[in-house]
Formats: sequence, C-alpha cells, structure tokens
Amino acid sequence: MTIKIYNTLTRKKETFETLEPGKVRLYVCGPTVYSNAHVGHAMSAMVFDIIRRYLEYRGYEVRYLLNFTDVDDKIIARAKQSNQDPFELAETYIHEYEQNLADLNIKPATFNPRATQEISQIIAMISGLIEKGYAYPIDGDVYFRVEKDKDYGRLSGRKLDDMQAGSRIAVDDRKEDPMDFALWKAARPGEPQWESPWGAGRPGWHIECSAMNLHHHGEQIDIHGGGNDLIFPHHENEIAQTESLTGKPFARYWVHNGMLQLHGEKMSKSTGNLITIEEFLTKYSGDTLRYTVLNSSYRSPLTFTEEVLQQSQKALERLQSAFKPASPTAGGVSPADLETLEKQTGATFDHFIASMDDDFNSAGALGGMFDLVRVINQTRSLGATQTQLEPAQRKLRELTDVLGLELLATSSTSNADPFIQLLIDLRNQMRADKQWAYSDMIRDKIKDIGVILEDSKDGTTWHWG
RNA sequence: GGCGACGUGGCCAAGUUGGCAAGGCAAGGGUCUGCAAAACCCUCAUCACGAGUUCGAGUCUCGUCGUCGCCUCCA
Repeated sequence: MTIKIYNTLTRKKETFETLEPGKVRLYVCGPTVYSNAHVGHAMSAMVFDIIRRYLEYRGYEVRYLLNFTDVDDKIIARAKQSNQDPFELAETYIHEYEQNLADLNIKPATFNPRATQEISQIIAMISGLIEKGYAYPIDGDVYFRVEKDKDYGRLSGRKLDDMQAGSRIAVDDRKEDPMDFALWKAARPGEPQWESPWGAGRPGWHIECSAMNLHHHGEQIDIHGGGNDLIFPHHENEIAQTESLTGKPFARYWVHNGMLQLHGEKMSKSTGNLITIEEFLTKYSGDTLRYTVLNSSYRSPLTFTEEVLQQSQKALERLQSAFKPASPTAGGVSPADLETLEKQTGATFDHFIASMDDDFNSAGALGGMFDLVRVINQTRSLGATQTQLEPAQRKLRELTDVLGLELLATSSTSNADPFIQLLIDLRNQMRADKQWAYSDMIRDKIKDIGVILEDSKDGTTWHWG
C-alpha cells in the first residue's frame, strides 16, 4: 500500500516517496503574529497535524517545521499603534498561538523557526541570489528578478504576461519588472532593522521561509504546506528564491488546505470576518472543530456554521457511544456474533488505511469508523461482555488517536462522585417504591447541574452532559 | 480581465482506473423502558442544468447558470 498525495505543483495525486527512506521533511507556513489567531489558522494547523499524525502512524519519522513570521509591516504597524515594542508584540502572540494549538490537541512541531532568528541565513541567501544575477539592490532594497527565473509562475499556473501587476496596488517604478518582489527592505527610522551589505533593513515577506528551510531542512524537502491563499505569491516566490539559488527542486509535494468559510466567505484577519480560537473554545471543544475538519476534504472550502458545529458535536457523541462499557451482568455473546464484530473491526481498519492513504481522505475514514461503532453497539446490546468488546474498542480508539480526536470520557472522576452516587441510590429506592414524581424531579434537577442519568435493566449510569 | 476549485437527499459530506450513490446530523415509524435518555431495527437521493462520448457516467468532453479562492496582506 502506498500513500497518494495531491500535489498542487502538478495538480495530480502522486505516489508519496520521500527523499530519504522512512523520513519526512515537512514544512508548513505558520502565521504572521500580529494579532489573535482565528479558527481558519486552527483549521490549517489541524489539517497538517492530522497529516503529520498519519504519516507517523504509517511509520515515518516526521521532522515538522512550523514557522512564525515575527517581523513584517503589520507587526510594526500594530506595535506603533499600541505603543509597544514590535518584538514583544510578536512574542505575545507566539505564546498565545502555541497555547491555542495545545488547547486544540495539535502536537507541537519538531521546531518553530522564527524570521528574526534567521537573519544571517537570509542575508546569505540574498547575497547568493545577487551573485547569481537573480536579485538586484536599489537604494537599500533588494528585489528578486522574476524575468530571470524562467519557471516563475509554475506553482500557481500563471504567466507573467497574464498578471495584472499594479491593478490594485501602485507599482514601484524603480523595479525592473512590476512583478519583482522584495527580498530585503531598507530600514525606516524607528523600525526593527539589521545590518546588511545593502545597509540597515529587514527581510521581505517570502525570504524567511526559504532561509528557514535551507537552514533547518536542507536544499530539498518532502512536503511544503500551507493555506491555498499562500500559493500566490508566497509559495511561488519561495520556489523562485530557493530553486534559483540551489538549482534543485525545492519541495516534492506542495499541499494546500482550503479556506474556512464563515458567513459564506473566507475567514480572514484583514477583513475582520473571523472568530478567534479563544472565542471558539468558550463555546465548543477542540474535538468539535477537529471533527468538522475531518469530515470534509482538507482541500475543499470548509463550511463553518453553527449548524455544522452542532452536527459535529452529535456525531462525536455517537463515536463516543462505542466506548461505553458492556453491562457488568452481561452473559456473553455467541461466537458468530463475535466473529461479526471481529470482521467489522478488520474491515474498518482496512477502510481507514485505504481512505487515509488516498490523499488523507479523513471523511471516508470516518464513514468506516461509524460502521464499527454500530457493530460494537449492536454486540453490546446482544449481551457481549467487556472482554468481548474490548479488542474492537481498542482498535477504534487507536484510529481516533491517529486522527487526534480526544473523545474525553464524558464521565470524569471528581469529588462530586460519591454525592451523585448517593442521589442515584436514593432515587432508585424511590423508583422501587414507584415514587415517579420525586425520582423524575431528581433526574431533572441533577441534569441542570450537568449530570445525565440513564436507566437500564442493569442499573443506572451517569455522565457529565 | 486572467488563473484555479467547486455545485451529491432538509443540513454537512465521501465517492478508487466510468458499472446499479459511504457515513454523520435532522425527520418519521418500531423495539426496550414506569416515563425520559441511550442503544438497537426500519424508512428517507439518480448526483446544478443542457448536450455529447459509451453497452453503461455523479465519475470523461463541450456549453449554460451559480458559488468560492487567488491575481494586495492573509492559514
């Protein structure tokens, strides 16, 4: 079995082969840290978390770099506005972002490079590009010469001639070509700056990712990821810079996630059409977002509405239902029934691998998992013992772990437990005496506190609701 | 204007090389239960529209309509 990945560069699904057997060099463009991260960032981080987890599950050693762009126009502008030091501002949002990711059960990257920590590498790269004739300095700025790069536009599928440079932003007429982009920006007074052969200044937007990759991964990497809004110009320019310098293909697979749609439009920092991760988590769990992400293709736009989130919550509860233990008094189930369960466990596993191997088709994988949920619940209903249920439940848990779903047990131990149990015992005494009004009242009132009671032949169970 | 993606039941959504349309939510009916909840069983689509290729198309080709993304900072 082989993994297939959709490659933006070729617009086809391709068989996944790594540069080095068993090892994956993965780089994902993280946020520019000038404000609170929103759910769109979370989606992207989650998509690559899922990809990373799956590759690891399939036996790869994944070296995962997620960068922070911690110096740029917006950070500087924002810092000025609030009379803050730009580095401190960036630092604050980096910490917040890392906390957000942790709250969403996103595994930390192997390493988080930052633009400001790569300045010497950036300067070295730019010098190399100038030497090779791919870049030129003007008044302390340095620009990349797109004309010299004959492949330019190959990732985004556009030609220089087709692009309406300056259609929305004034063209700087000092540049040789309107599409030339800044590698280095001359310092303005009061702004962060570093010394360079072209005078004091700071890096342009795209160069830091090229430099970080070169520095921490090497000249070539396996997977380069990010939102599909980065395809042009960001990733296009990364390719131009890196390949012009090294003369080698940069990333083998370019993987892009679709945009999260809020109110029918892309969630976006600049337009203010957003919900921050923090806000989101006051209402929903990280699992709810993760399920929503998993339930559709990572490459498609993600429908993000209250209704969809509620549906995800319900679906998670159903997934969770498979993990309910067998009744302690269960008498066991026939070998035939057990075989049905075993077969479904195997089928679900095979389906999971086949789906995920196919460009990380998590929605398909989930579909198969629900088939197992049903059979587990069926088998339990038929009277299976916990020992009989256990292997199937364990396999299902293994798969939900791969997807990064936490499925926290709805019942958690707390020091309220003895009191809840006391109420249940009292209520069951009342039920034995057919005092329905009082027993129902207890059930209603305790529900208001968040405890759900469920009666069955074998007794009463409860969980936090 | 250029480039690209997409349009599957009330909602979300999957769909390998074309061969009688996964799954979840919601809804209706039933089993169980004092009731409720949970669980289980049953029911619920011809795939935007039109034309074409084919023995056969959601799956290929062309056209129409619609939605979204990029071409400016953006995950």
